[in-house]
Amino acid sequence: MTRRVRVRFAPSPTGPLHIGGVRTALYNYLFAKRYGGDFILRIEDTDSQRFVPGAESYINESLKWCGIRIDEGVEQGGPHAPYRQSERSEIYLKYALQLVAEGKAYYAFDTPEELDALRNEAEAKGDAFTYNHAVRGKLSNSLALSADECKMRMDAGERWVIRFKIPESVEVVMQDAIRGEVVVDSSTLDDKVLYKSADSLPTYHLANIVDDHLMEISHVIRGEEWLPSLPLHYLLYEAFGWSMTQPEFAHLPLLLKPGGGGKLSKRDGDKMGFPVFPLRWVAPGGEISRGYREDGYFPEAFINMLALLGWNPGTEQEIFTMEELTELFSLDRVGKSGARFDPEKARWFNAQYMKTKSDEELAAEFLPVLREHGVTDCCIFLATRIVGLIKERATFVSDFWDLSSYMFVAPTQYDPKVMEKFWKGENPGRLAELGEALKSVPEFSAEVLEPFLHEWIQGKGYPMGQIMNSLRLALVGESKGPSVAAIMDVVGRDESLRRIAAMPAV
RNA sequence: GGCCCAUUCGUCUAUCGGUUAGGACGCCAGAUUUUCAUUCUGGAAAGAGGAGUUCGAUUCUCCUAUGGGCUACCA
Repeated sequence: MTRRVRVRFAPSPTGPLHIGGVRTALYNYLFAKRYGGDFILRIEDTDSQRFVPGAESYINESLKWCGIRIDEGVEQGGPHAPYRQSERSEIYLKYALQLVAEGKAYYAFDTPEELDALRNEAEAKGDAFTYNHAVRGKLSNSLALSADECKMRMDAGERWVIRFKIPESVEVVMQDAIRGEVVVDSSTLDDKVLYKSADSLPTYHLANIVDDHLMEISHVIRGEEWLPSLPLHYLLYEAFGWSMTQPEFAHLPLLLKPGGGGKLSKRDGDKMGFPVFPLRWVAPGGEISRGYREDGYFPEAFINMLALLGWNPGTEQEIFTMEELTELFSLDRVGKSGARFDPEKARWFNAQYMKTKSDEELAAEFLPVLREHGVTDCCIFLATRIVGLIKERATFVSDFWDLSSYMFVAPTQYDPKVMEKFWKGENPGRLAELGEALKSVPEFSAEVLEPFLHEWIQGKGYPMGQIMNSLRLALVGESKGPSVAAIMDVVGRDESLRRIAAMPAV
């Protein structure tokens, strides 16, 4: 049986997406496109307590920036709309009720306080409280209470939940596309809450299974943190009689903190020294977290880096376009173990993409940076020229200013180490002599200056390194940058001579 | 504590019983260059430990250790 590939990315809008979430979305997208299927964005906002304003639009904007196109979702609509679970609330109750009617689920009236007390009590004895086959007959639920009593409580407006009645001692045998067969004894599971009357909303588990079924999801690709609830989900599909059409599952290895010590989390913010979010995020409280976009990462580089964190094509190629990724991606080449995030490698990817960008495109991004530094008279052509000279030294567009400020403003100080090395002996006198000679160069272009400098220095019999470095020192103030001929070309004859003349006396 | 998952250079990884265990990032050295960077060449660097299975294990099985996840009326 082959069916249309339909995957979903189903985040909850409890904050910004972090890079682990983006990677999950990416793998879902790549998988869908690889097999000509659909990528669906479903918003799982069944926790009314944790809803964060702005999170949903953040998710949309992030995916858009990454180049992940949504086929069906809240904004795009689709045959299974609505795609926001809070707008589907009336759907879920009847499924929960169906399980109750079939004896596969039951009402429970235990209050959060009562449950907390039971947990504390168990913890004091060194073990954990589990709402399961061993204790459900002794608690406040429709299994232990009479039908009349239950009805009375409900009529009185008492709050209730519907819990799934986990079958006892069943071997749940599951298939995971990445890990193979996983077997769990159902007796170790607890009777999870499926629906809560307090807000008339389902919990994740019910909503997830019902929606995946209704939306004809073929493959569930999600983080490994969901693996422990896979047996519950298998049992739920079985209880509904949907086992034959249940999706295939793939649990992705987690993204770990660079230094170890657990999975990357939203709370890490940018405390780790690198962004954990794709886009800048301003929390409702005003706290700001950095984003890859604002830090100057190209979305292609960001995506490329994430794609290789947990997956590889088995070749030695490392740079991929989104198109190449959609042609090559497969779940059986996804690794099994967690991947520590490496900020250094992320930078390397960006530098790689920097080289592939056209000077014009980069110059357009450079102009606003120049204006911030008070350079308002730089035209796009000059900016393009300068970018071409410096981009191989840059990782981010934001590096451009530091790499080229001397093109716009004369050095105000000189690197002491370079001064010590070159601004001594005959050099100052010879540089002044060179300044004189430069006045009569017919054309002040890199093409003319390059051979002129060599011939003049050689003709005088001066040491090349000494003179060239002294000249660079006068022009730049330190020992960096492209060829001095190119710098003089950009700066111009008058300014070049001025900088030579401005050198301090020894 | 219980349940589950994982374990190859510092990091990301290749290897699908027989390899001098390969690549990339980072690091070090050299070459190129008037400087820095780029680029190129070279180098250091790995199968957690212990039992099995096998003619032969990084690869299969088990145990231990370590790392991680889950254990909510959160997702």
